[in-house]
Amino acid sequence: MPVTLEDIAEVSGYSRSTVSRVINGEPGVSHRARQKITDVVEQLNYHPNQAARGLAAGQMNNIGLIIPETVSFIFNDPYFQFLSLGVSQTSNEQDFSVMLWLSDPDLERKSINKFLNNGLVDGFIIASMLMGDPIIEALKSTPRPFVLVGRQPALPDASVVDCDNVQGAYAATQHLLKTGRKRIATITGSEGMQSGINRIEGYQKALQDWGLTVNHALIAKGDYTEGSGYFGMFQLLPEKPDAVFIASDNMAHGAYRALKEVGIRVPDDIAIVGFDDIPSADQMTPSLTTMRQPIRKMGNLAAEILINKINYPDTDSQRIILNPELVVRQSCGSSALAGSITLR
Amino acid sequence: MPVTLEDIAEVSGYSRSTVSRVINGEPGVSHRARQKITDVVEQLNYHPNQAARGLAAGQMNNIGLIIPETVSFIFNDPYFQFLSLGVSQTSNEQDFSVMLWLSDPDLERKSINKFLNNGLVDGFIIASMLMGDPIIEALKSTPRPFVLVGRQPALPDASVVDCDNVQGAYAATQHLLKTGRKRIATITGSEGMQSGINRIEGYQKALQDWGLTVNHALIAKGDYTEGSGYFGMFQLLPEKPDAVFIASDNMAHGAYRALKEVGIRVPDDIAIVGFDDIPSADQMTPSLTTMRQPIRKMGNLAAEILINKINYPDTDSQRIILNPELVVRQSCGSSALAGSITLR
DNA sequence: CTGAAAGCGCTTACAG
DNA sequence: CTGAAAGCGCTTACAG
Repeated sequence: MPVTLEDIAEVSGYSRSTVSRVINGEPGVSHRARQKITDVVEQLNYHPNQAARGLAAGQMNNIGLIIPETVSFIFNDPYFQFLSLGVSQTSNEQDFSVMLWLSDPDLERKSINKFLNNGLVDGFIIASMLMGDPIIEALKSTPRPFVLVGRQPALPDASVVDCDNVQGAYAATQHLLKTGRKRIATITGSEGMQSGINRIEGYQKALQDWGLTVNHALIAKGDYTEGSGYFGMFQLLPEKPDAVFIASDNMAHGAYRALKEVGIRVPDDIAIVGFDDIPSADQMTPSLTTMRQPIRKMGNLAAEILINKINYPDTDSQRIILNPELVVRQSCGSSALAGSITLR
Repeated sequence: MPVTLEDIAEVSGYSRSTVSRVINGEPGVSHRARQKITDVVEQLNYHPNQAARGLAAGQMNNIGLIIPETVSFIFNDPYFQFLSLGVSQTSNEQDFSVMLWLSDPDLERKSINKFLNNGLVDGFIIASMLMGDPIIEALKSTPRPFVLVGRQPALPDASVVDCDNVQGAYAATQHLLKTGRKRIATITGSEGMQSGINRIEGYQKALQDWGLTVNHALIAKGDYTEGSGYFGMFQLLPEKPDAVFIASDNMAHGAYRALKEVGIRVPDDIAIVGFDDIPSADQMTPSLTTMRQPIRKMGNLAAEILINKINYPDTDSQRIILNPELVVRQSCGSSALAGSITLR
């Protein structure tokens, strides 16, 4: 019972072909016809049926946003949200809709293939996944274009939007070195994720370039969760570090919690730099110095690249690597703002 | 070039009708035919085209998840994420996909109508919105079913999944009363949202039932943001409350921040109860006593009700109101766990 | 500039 | 139990 193209044709007195042209803003229609049809469309509140349109045109104007389970659980930070916002925003601007696929542990295998092949979606954006995620295999056999957010060694030729995690970790560590810290520890991100590995790499590189050797006792393994930041800090404490580069703000929360319990002061006794710049970073006490990762912008770019690839299939795959930005606050002890804040 | 029904028909030697029946698990097909067709489907890795299916059947098996802009920005808490997870989970179980619509300030009006009427989506779930949101008007004229997460006075007959905010605020406040607190203040949620209003109501009701009169100097207006919790607490301090019911955990973070700055101890000097039970509530120092709102479950239920309504349009609209649950931790001073934790 | 017709990949009575 | 045929609401050559 919704209004169809045919209804518009009938009421306006033009053929379906002409109506279709007007709807799609194609040239080669008389002003008179365009006017009349536009009026009728307005008047009858007509909205084209996207399923029919997609079937006929062979393109649905839908983007699939794939969020692997692991990611959505680990990042209880606004990662997911900001990414969705970015993807959604750009997609809407270009008249695309977005379909969401959050992986379910059990159905994963079956369900992802269905999502990739049900013809509803013209291309995909995949939020950073674990290395070895079964989704990778499914992706390898899709004929449809996709863009990864966060690079994936198993898919070296894919289009990617990422931030330069090596450079970011390098800059964070170097900032600590420049402010005079000597024993710089780190709590790492998940070893199962590319970003985790890259952030360790940047940390080590910065130390080496500064002429220091990497001390493995100063490296605590984390997995991006708050809890791993908490335990990681306790693991490091006996080594008496005077600074810690923590591979995510979320873990920094945990580390703060540990430091409070033992009464160690930030930044006086120990300087902290995080990674991500989640909203709460600014409200921690002391406020957290961190590397800002432009997640929303990464979502925008991923959508842009993907839609371009959908519209022009011959486009080469693209890799866009953004630089994270150092946001200096109080926790590193180098800010003008930095008073001497004691944690308890 | 993807495999079609016709391909399966040809290879298997049966007609499209029979193949269609097998695909859809309909009865009245010989075992022999079913077997053969299933094999071919498997072998050719066939996935039905959902657009074609939807067009023919008049149902797309898609759910639209609408997240108003305001909500996605205010709740930088995992609200959005957990809700999506719940909706997504239940939808997938029932063979539905979910389309995401995050409102964009500019395009809102135009874009929402398109989303509601493009024929891609059989029904909608709307995450709690502001009162007076333009989406409400659009919703009033949809022929398609929808379910609200969070009730909406302007849509009194709609299906709703909500938690009982009045009861929750009541229980939170009463808990403080029972533990002996006398001057109980509150920092309210957004006045523009039903939940905000209901939580004030529950707070007031609890005081009255306890024989106390409501003192407006003990009510600070918040809007669910961390910052409003921070300023709200400063506003309350001169009134010397011995307890505060804070209408969201996010605001409780802000309130903690304020209390640290002035050196007031929780729970010794002041008891705090929050609302939501976001993941970080457990990791605050002291850990936050709060009312747990089962957001993910609300997402599950919303999807369940909606899909049922899509499949059986004659179903009456349903209202499911869940009870939030008191989670006692340290900040209220009544837990066995509660040591005497001093904030600084 | 406009229209008649075929076709996108399915489902669904209808006949047998 | 199986198949031929119409139809879902569009787009897109093709002809004029």
